Amino acid sequence: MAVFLSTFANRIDKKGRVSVPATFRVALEQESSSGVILYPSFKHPCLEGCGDERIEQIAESIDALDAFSEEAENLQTILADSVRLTIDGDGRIMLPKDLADFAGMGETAMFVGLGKSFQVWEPAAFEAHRNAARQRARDKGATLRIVKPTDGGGR
Amino acid sequence: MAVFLSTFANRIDKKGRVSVPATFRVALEQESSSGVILYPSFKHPCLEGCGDERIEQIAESIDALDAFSEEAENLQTILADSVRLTIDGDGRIMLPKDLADFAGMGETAMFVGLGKSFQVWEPAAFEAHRNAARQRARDKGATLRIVKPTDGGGR
DNA sequence: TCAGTTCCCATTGACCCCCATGTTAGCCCA
DNA sequence: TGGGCTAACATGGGGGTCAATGGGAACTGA
Repeated sequence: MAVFLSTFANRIDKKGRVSVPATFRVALEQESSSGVILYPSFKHPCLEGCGDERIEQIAESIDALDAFSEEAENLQTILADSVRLTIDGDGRIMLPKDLADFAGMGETAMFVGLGKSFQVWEPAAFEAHRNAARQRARDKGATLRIVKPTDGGGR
Repeated sequence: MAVFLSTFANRIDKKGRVSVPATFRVALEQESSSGVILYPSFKHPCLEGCGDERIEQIAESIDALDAFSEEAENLQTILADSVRLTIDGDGRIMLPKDLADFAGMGETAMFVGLGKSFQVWEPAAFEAHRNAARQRARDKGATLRIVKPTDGGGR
């Protein structure tokens, strides 16, 4: 399975276009995603990104909740705020202005790989976030239990 | 599977016509829907919208309740108040005046994607609703258990 | 006849595709 | 090991296409 790894800083041009890192595009293609889904994060001033498969899972999961329940409504804002962006022939997307503003992005967008998904940050904000996360991990002595693959490891 | 994503603000012209967002039309076509179903929400001052497939699901779900129960009767009003609108050659629908009034819509309609269905709001009312939902999601630390795909992962 | 509605066409502007350029990193060969 | 070549990626700009929107004309039913 392909995962989103490392971080890349790409320029936002005058038209609002940004290159999606090549390795991220490969990961997206592997889940047969014809575009990118972006939505504002609940927790941080950044954008969450993923492919079609993941957003469809989210939609299914919300649908499994009681329709009209408050919980469903809260989560539906993810879908309402989501944008599906097509990747053009040069591997770029058009970053909508409201999303760029939400994350405070000016000329540069940082693509941050998170494994199954990724985030897009304004560079300085990400730097601060990364330092804080590292500090917490040091303080609390983060540990991780590796789970075994449930299937054959995916296609 | 196609999902309704993002929000779009479209103008209502003097004749009461509104463009259905192009991506919504694609989603409707994928469920081979011959039009759009709209009905007033019973929770909010907005309209609920969906395609044929979805309204059939709703009808079945209501049918599964005890006949003549109060709950069934309440929900049946959804079906009674529903309107089926045809999409014209330019991708527009004629918004009935009573529905527009119910949602307090003047010259702009906001189409809000919710995954399997969507809503139509008056812009300012939606803004308030969105902020409230986001705040609740943040406060309660909204989490979502992703349901595993039941089929082969779609298409 | 009149009002409401549907079809058709024109305009505008945003977005998408294509091409060109520069830069970096990897590779081959001496 | 170092130099040069090449391919892949990021970036900038121009033009074509499609979606949204407004208005007119034909059609239908009251």
